Amino acid sequence: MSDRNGSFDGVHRRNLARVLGLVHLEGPLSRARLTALTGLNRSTIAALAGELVDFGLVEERAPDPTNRVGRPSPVVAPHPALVAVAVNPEVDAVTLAAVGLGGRIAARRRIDVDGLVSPEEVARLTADAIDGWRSRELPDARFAGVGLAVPGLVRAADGLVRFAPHLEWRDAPVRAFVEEATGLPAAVGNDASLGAIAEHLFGAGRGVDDLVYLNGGASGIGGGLIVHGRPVGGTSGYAGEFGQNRPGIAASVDRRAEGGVLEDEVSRTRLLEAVGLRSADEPTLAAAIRDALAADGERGAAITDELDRQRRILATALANAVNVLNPSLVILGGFLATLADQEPEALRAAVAAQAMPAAAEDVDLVVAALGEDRLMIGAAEAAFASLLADPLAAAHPATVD
Amino acid sequence: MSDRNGSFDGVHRRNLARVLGLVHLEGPLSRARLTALTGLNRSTIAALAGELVDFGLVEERAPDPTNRVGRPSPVVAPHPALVAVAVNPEVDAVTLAAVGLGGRIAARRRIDVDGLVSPEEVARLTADAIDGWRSRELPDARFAGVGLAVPGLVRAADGLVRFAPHLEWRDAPVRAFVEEATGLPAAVGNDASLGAIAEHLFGAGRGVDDLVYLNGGASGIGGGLIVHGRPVGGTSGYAGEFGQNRPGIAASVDRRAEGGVLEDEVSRTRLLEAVGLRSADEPTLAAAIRDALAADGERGAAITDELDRQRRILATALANAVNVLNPSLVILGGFLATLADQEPEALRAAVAAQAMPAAAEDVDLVVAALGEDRLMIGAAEAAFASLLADPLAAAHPATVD
DNA sequence: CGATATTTGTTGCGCTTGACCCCAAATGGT
DNA sequence: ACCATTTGGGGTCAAGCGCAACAAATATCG
Repeated sequence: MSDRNGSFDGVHRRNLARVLGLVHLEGPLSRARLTALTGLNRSTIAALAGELVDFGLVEERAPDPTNRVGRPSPVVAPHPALVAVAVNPEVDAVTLAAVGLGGRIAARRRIDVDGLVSPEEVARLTADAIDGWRSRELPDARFAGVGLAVPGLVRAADGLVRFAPHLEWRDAPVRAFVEEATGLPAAVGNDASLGAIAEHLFGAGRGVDDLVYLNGGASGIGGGLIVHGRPVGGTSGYAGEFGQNRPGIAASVDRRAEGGVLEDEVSRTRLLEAVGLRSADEPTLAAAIRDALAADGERGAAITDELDRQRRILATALANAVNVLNPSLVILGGFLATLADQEPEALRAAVAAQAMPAAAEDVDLVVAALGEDRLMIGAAEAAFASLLADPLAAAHPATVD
Repeated sequence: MSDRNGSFDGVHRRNLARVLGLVHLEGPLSRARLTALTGLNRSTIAALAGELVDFGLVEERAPDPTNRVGRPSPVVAPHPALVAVAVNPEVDAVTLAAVGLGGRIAARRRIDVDGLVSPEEVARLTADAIDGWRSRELPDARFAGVGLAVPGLVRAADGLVRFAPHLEWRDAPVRAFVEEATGLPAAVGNDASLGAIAEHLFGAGRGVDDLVYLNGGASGIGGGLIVHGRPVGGTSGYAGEFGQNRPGIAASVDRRAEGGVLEDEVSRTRLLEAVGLRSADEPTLAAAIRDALAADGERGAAITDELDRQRRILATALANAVNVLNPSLVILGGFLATLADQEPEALRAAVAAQAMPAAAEDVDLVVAALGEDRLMIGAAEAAFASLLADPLAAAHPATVD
């Protein structure tokens, strides 16, 4: 009844996905607004919403009090019990969250680890977290799937982690481990790529169809692209590795690492060194930079020089990306946001000076908006992806009759 | 009757477009093959094909003699009378062609010009060419539209040529001029972007969904991207300007232009200088390079050095693109193909050495396949685009009843 | 406080489209 | 010459969405 290869039933599937997607991206919407946004008929929206309610994917609430004439329209909202599990294994901790549709964080836990976690441990920790949530914080939750944001190269075809240098994972079938341990479908993605998706859907890049996202982390510089409103994976899913690029360095005195790549030159470690810290989280580093800049004399000059140097090189890398992709937005996260925030206009001007004028006119440069939730939301998005693409297939995996 | 916003009629439109697109891309196909390729029902294919015949977009021929049992299936082929006009204004000449569906060149003419052509002259030459074809070579032709491949920045929104440095056009409304002069709908695109589309659909990139195309011309280095099987324009359509990038130059002795961009370093002019020519077409340059390499002594060493130098810099630029986009194919055209053909393995190795290993594994590096027809086919594709996207709307622009 | 206007949910009907079924046509093999 | 196989053609069927009429709920006006 539900699986028909014909393109007819495809209309229905697409419309279901469209309604669910709108509720997911825009938040709770009245049926009236859904008719306006989709262009579908009122009766069609009613039928689609009813179907999604039957599947347990959304719920219909009493109308919001609107101070306008006319019959109020029921509000279609993501079902609060439906969540995805987001997992981000890092060198010092594994962060997990239960994320509802619309990017709502329902629960979160951070598990500090001694030494490096293995893929098997991540699977176990994920299963434990789900058990904990099931029995305590979220007794009614229905878990749609697991999404993992991994700091490394992830092969899109099968979710294999080809290489995660800091975790020291190599060809790790973490997806299979997690699916085995939890009994849920799992999706694996590169952390920066998933961050780009999160910023695109819920952050600084909302509604922008062509953007470049660059994130500066302790491990280096990763990124993600959105083209035609869709995340770019490339053939195998490795796209977005800006950190491994070799941008032009106009003044050779700016070069620190001979034969090095972007993330050797524009690096968090070098910023930490310049302010005399050994390690710090992002707010601490930003504060330390502010303090150092305020200090007169040699200390202030040293950090100013280093910030300027890194900005010059980053600007060339960004200009290259702007020339090739002509995006309307560049989003900077992590320490790159700190770098940009110190002298936003200087960075914009440096990019504009090195990019084609026409492309430079189009592009805006902003810092990321989502903060620490970014990876959780991005990972959840990966977990929800199949459901959002085809709610009917996901709700009725194989209806016999 | 024909315009209904409902998603129902959308199925029909999509199916029509799918069938026409298949015949366009794959060449003449039997109805039986169309059913297999689309997954649609035989009766549906029959109806769709009949409709396209009625619109004059395709024709049905007697079945090809197939040495197989069973009733033979009529062949659906692009209608031979349906052509688009491709126009490529350049500094020395304006090249025009009448191109049928499937990339067939029905007629071609090259008009040498003294001095630079203006947009108005291009419009007039186009109208003249159409008149000539109508009255002589192609009396039965139906012209679907005009596509212009312009060596410059073209704003996608309205086809305005923002800046074409070698033609000395600035904010030239050439699309409007051509539409006025010919009475046909016109589309304008950047030459390299259209070349990328042509290579993707009919050349070295057939069936490849993620590719990077770089073309080396007299005016510099342009390019185009295909992502998710679709050409990437960016916000305004300026995407693909690799020539304006600043790639890393590992050895500072390799730098020729201080503060220069890729096309200042990797340049046709420098190759011509190295072989002692003032100007030459591509085969002549390639032959001159071969001769020079064969020569012993200083002359051979000089050209070897210059080729190696340009290849080193090009390799860095390609590696940057490979890191960011993880394409499965890089296509080189123009003098970049000549550069690659001299030492293909050296270039591949240099790219692989500078790109991420995982992304380098995925990518293949080839030279363009279409030669001088590339821009004509790409421009025709732009002219056919609206027809291919929605044959129904294009065939019945505004059916009153 | 009641009547009216406005907006929207609900229900039944009709249109369009593509799938399915059965028969006819064309071809190769026996 | 006959049969198996493949495919086109026409009629019928089911499904999905739009449309129109009616009902319900709310704000505004008198």
